[in-house]
Amino acid sequence: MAVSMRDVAQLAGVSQRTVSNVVNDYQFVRPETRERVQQAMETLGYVPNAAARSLRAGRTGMLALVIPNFEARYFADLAGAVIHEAETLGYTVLIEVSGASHDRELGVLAGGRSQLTDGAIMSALTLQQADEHLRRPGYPLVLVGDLVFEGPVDHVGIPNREAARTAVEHLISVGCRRVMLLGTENGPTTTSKLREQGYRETLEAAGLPVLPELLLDTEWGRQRGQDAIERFVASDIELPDGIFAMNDSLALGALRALRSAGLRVPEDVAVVGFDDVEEARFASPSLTSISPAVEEIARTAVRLVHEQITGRPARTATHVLVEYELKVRESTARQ
Amino acid sequence: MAVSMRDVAQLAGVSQRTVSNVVNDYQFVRPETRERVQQAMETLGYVPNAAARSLRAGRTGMLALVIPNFEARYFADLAGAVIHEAETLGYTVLIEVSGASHDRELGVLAGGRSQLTDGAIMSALTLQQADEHLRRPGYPLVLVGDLVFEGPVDHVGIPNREAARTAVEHLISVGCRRVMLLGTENGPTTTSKLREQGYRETLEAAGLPVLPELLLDTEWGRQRGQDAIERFVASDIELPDGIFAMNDSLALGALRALRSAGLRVPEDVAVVGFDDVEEARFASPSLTSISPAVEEIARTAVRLVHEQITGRPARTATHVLVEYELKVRESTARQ
DNA sequence: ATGAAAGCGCTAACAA
DNA sequence: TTGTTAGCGCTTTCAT
Repeated sequence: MAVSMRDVAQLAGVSQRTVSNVVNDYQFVRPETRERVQQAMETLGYVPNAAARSLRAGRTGMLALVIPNFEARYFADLAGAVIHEAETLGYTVLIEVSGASHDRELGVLAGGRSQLTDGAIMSALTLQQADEHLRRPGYPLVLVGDLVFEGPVDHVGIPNREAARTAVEHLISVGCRRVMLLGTENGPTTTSKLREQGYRETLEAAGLPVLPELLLDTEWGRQRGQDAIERFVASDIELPDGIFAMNDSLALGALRALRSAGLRVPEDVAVVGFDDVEEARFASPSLTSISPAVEEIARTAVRLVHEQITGRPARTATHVLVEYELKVRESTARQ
Repeated sequence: MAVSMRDVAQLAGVSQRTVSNVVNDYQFVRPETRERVQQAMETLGYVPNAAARSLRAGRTGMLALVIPNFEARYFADLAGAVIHEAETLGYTVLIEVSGASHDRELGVLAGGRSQLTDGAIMSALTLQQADEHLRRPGYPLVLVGDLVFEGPVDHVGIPNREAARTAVEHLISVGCRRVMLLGTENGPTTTSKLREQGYRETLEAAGLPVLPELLLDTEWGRQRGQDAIERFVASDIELPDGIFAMNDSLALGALRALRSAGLRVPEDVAVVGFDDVEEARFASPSLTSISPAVEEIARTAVRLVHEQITGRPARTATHVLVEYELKVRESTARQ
């Protein structure tokens, strides 16, 4: 068995209480006593037992972050930012990868394995309104990305519709008249729905038709994007002169397919992505993309869980939409 | 206060022991009793308290993973793989980002905040032999990547020297005679030293001179790689006909710099990277790279901590070097 | 198949 | 300023 406070107290000839005081930097401990206790801790190699402390204090100092996967660079970025922000408030982050599985997302909701966390930040993909009652009562939760519950949940997201509108307006402004939407129908998420709405609205506002053959269903992966565009090019449908991809992976895949088909970007086809992952800057041509301020999303989310953890429980739900920005790069630089 | 086992026991009219049995799927519980207890748990919304369980059991079911950062895609990949592997053994992973700071790496060694973990997997960058005595005794630790301690520590890495040799041999085999090494002197790590050794050995074995002007010092970032090559091209030193970059970020940066300088890859300069991150496959030209089998590294590391956690403490240290593979792609496809 | 009860290591209320 | 002590919620040994 590891050495406990009792052992230290015994060796130092003080009470457990005093040891606790020293460990927790309690003000009123006589320097000589403190010295003696520290000496004893050193000798014994004492390390406080966090489980016991948590049990007693009712807090663990840990936050759960639930993301669908690690492959999409966006989630790795989000994780990095959340870890960084959490640290400034003294939390450690425990990451759970849901694999976009409904069961596993439910598991978190119900308090599953992350039992050791004081709260969770969750990027849910498959949760439904109907799942809300499974939410463990009193367990601080912040949703990031899609807003899957109508009920009172803190949420931080980005204005998907507006952002999509900005992207498509940009394509039109550089002369595109036949704009493709790449990545519709990606599972049961509302994200794609919102972005599609933005796309439709913009075309309509510009007096352009929404052509069903330019709405390409694909999962949001790079290879998928590449495949979809390759198939499209091989078909005899007239090519688009602009592509709005639902995320950067799709866009980067598209870039590659277009190039290998001998099409020039942006001269023949202009491309806009979404997420502004690091690679977008370095791709060639570099990719115009919607940049969603991951740091701010992380900061806000962490702040919100922290408020729930420390604050009065009966707070009303907060919804935050963070800024976004269109980064114009080579993939749309024409005229 | 949350509902505890006692409450459930009371409502179900059984003892705490029985509730515990139900929760832990103990075999010998009468179906009707089990039913009644589950009913009570449902009604009360009972959730087991993990802190108490950990305190009692002496294990938390969590592993710490310490990585220098999240920006380098390699570490994100590693994290993903570790999380996946850990899960199969029932662990949850807590990620700590050290920022390559010596203090923070020491903190982990000493048992710092990750007190709640049963063991740690660590990709240490700044640890020194001298730090070893700070290691918390009995705390399971596996080093990944560089081997920083001489002492008895489990370690899983890749044969850096051999891999570097393979890379440079490949460059020579496609006709390179003036091979640059990009990314020497990257902090106090032994990784770069080993790869440099491999580089030198190979040149010598091929009867080629090791030219100091072809050893480029840079940090291992993309922008850094790009800048370094741009500077080199702008200088009046004769250009290399092959580049071995210490990692893919550097290589991808180099690719970009070469292209904007009007040089063709692989015709004018062939390029090999290290790590085989996803992007290497999708870059254009796609990047030849050393692929270090991250999954296997992760699997091995997790297996080793697990053995330490469950096994007899006096096991001797294990050192594992996992396989690597040279993925030949467009960036060296000449002849 | 189930009950009673002893702690795991720590914090904090109460005393002194 | 420090000592004493009651639990936090759970697992598990010993009974029954």
